[in-house]
Amino acid sequence: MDCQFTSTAVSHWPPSPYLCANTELIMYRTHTCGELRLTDKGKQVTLAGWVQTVRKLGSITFIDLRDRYGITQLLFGESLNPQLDKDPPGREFVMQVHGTLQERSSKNTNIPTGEVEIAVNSFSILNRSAVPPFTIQDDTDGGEDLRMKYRFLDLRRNPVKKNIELRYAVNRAARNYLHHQGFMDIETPFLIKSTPEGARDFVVPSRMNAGQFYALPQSPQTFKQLLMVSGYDRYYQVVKCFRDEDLRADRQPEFTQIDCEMAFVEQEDVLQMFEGMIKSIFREVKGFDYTEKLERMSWEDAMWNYGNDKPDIRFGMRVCNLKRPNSVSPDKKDHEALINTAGFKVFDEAETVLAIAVPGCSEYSRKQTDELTEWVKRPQVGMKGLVFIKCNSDGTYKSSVDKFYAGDKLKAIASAAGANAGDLVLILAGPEARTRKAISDLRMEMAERLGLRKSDVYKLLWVIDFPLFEYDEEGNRWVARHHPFTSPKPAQIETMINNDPVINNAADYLKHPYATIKANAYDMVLNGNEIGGGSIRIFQRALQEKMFAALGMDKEEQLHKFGFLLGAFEFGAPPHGGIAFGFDRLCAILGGSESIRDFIAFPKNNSGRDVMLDAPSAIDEKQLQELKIRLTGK
RNA sequence: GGAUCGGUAGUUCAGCUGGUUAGAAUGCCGCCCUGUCACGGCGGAGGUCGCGGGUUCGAAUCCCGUCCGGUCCGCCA
Repeated sequence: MDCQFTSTAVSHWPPSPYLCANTELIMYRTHTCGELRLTDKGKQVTLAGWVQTVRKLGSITFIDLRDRYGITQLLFGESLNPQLDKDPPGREFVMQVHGTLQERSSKNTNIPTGEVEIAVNSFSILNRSAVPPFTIQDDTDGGEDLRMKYRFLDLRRNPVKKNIELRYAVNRAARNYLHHQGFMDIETPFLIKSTPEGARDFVVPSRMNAGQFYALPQSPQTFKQLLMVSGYDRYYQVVKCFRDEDLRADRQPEFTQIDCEMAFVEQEDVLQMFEGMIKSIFREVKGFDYTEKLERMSWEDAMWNYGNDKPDIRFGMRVCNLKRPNSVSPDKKDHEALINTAGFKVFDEAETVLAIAVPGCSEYSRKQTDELTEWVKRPQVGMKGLVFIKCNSDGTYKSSVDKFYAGDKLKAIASAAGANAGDLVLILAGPEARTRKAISDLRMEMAERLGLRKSDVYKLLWVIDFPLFEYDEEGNRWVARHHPFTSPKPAQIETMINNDPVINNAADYLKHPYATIKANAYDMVLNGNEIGGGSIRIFQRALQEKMFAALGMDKEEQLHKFGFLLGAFEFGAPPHGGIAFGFDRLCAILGGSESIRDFIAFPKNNSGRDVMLDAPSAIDEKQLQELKIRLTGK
């Protein structure tokens, strides 16, 4: 029989394995533990799986047999007791049973197979199991650490299995879409050259080239660009990438990207193509049509209105600038006049003053506002304090700075922040970058408390027009905001070519022409998370050299690090651009979770360790000698 | 590099203002049970309170150090 594989309908997947295989190969089972129903009544069947629970009731025994597909109840009658007593099956034993499918006399409506059971004729224990260190149940008693150590057992649990299945569904949806758009999956090497530009490289010593090291790719960036030069004008890869940086709940040292590149495209082509892909993924994986066109927002607007380059637009609470945060949008003024010359030192002396209006919270008690103040004073947020204005429903205003601002002034500030009666205006003041991050964090925190961040509501967004350069205060130099292969907006190429990158006066870096250059770069944002980012690339040698020079690389260094790319650009490089999606993170969000670890079969822990393998580990002296490596200790 | 929370039975946790025989639930073992499905009943075993040092007549409890884990800041082009 042919494989009953339906590529799009998630609900019909997975098919029964016996449908896919040559029936002569079926030795162990005729059916899975998830498929038998009342309509199969009377069939002689053979099942194989793991013992979920044993319920012994005197002379009869029930066993729930579990496999990947579900659970089927087994009924052992009195005649089998001698065998059961001799070698009693325990949790997670692997069993094979032969028997007759029959209707249960008391049914269980909670599971799909709850109307039937197997009246067992004979059985054998295929393998025993030690007592598992935690229960293999949906709500397990095992802690995170233990589950990671025994990840192969954790993966037997339903919630984890669902995540791994969802991951495969997303993978399949992306591949289907890209395949049908003519993209080719082409593998690129893992052992490459270290070019420490952004993140730290993972490094691999070479035995045959003693003293030399490969690096693992942080992304296949330059390879996919070379493939464009080679004429493979639509490339993709679901590919592991490696970054040796500190981890978070949503960051792993090795992670997976859906990496894509196209030739002969402009930004608009890329946005359209991958808007199509994400919608296709939503359709196939979540089963609903995301019909609306993706909203687009400039980086400047995102920073100005949300304090963040990946705003969650499922809710409002836009940031109101009560003073000018000059590095984002030097010319915007907004509501600068409202707080000036009031004699309130904190505002007068602050570089930036930002406000949000939290809907419906004007009734907050002293205890609650104090608690919020403590929240923003935590070291992670790092603000000195919090100013609030309560917009009472009777039209009056009550504020922590009543002393400095009269009622009409408070009213003006509140209305500038977009507050209505019944809202609570929260105001932070301080150094620009920190204050902007803090108001953004506070906005998310308040949304969380008000239940505005629903995991089953999805809002996609393109953030575009990123700055090409960022100023690095420590090094007093320009660094690439995206990466050094990103092209400037065509209209600004002249600005870049005609100006010297040198920054004479660090304090005035904003006045440097480079500060105004915008990139042909774009991020896709889902519910406040960056799920993908890309750009139109530089494809002319001269501009790429200028870019490298702007980042402080002299000719020699350019050739040493990226000579292969500069050389390739001399042989007919086509215009090209692309995007890479954070696959693990996308899966986590679609699965309604914060942590990407739940969606990786064998993840690393917070310190980059695999607690199951106990890796990384020391290596033999012999291995070190072969590699000509001597450890120096601490 | 920094902040913070945690580490007690196989597991999840309570106990922590110093003095108990260190508890509960669950799991495990034994006996009973013919319709369970988180089965139920009775009984039992199970602990170097992460590790090291200190304070004290006395430390799971207080202090210092250290290791391990979670979360966050820095970092992540």
